[in-house]
Amino acid sequence: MTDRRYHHGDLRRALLTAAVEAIGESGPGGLGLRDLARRVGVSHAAPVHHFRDKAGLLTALAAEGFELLARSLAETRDRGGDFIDQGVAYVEFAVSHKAHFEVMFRPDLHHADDPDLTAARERAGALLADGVTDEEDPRVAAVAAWSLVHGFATLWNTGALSREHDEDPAAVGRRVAAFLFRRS
Amino acid sequence: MTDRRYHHGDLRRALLTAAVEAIGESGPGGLGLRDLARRVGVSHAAPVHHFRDKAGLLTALAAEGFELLARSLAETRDRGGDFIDQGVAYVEFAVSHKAHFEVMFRPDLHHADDPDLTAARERAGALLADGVTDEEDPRVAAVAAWSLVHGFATLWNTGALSREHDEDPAAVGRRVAAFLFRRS
DNA sequence: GCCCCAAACTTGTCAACGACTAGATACCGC
DNA sequence: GCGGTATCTAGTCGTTGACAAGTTTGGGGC
Repeated sequence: MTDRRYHHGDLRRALLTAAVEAIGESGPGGLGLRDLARRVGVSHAAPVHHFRDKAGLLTALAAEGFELLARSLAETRDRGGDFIDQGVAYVEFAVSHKAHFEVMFRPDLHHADDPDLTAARERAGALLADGVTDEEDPRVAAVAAWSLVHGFATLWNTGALSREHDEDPAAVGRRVAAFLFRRS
Repeated sequence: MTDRRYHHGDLRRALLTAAVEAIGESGPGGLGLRDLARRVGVSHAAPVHHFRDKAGLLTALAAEGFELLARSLAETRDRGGDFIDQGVAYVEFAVSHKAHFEVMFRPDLHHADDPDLTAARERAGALLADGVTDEEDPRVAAVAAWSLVHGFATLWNTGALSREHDEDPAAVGRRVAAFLFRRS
């Protein structure tokens, strides 16, 4: 705390990580720019200079989230993973990056038309669609697959079904994802 | 507007419907107790008397939402609908009651352990689980089915996939739900 | 028919927030 | 080592949620 210099060094980065922490504690609604500034140890108006406003901060956070998701999906693909693995990667991302994931799909919280954000979102979306290879109806299959993993991740994160299944979310997610493409 | 008496008559009901309207305009984050009071034409502290605080109001709204959902699911069941119809009913509810649906699955916005809320939630949950009849693995099937329709509804409402499919959400939802229980 | 009490609502206030403005400070290219 | 600019601070405004205390109203007991 003694190294309180005028120039922080990388305030933008510090604010983003502090935001992740704060959201993890009290949700994106409880997030405050002033509280954030206090955590990092700067004045209450410092965040405004890096992100135009509160929504700007969350926009950056959402973009970073899609970035991370895309990276994770690309990794699984390069590792030779099939659709199920992609779905598990999606769920694992959502669970281990709750704050990012929550903000990513909340258009009312961020500037949804931000160029950086839309670019990152489309990148992740393309990877996601590529992961699904269904011969019959590829379009419906892609939407179904995305809906399934997204729904599972959301329900898990909100605590809607954790009471019955308090095992490893990735393991349960795998069984659920496999259910979609079973053959009987 | 001339009938501005001291006792409103049914302020609680009026506040809830006003809240639905306000959330529909600017999301649950943009909702304000004072703004709500202004819409209904009462003092800024009147809402506090009916719902303890902002979260209390949203708790009541969420409970009402689960109530409505349960009613809709029960109706489809009594009409002899199968799982697909139940899924469509779920999606239709989510789309036509955006405000309710949004608050229902946001534990950070309401008092999640409220007795009225949990009762309504469990009622809806039971109906939902009953709708799925799978001989192989009923538990996984139930979670998969719920995840699928919930994910689809969420993604649709947030505008994540409406660009490709701007048809009737119920119709698309039906195709997606049918995909889960196809036999090839 | 009246009185009184509890429920419903109002007015006033406080700390905290987001956004804005103007000013102070320090890094960096020249 | 100088100037310009990005970075950050300090101060302020309107608005919010929550709380406290007072006022009005309807209705049940007599």
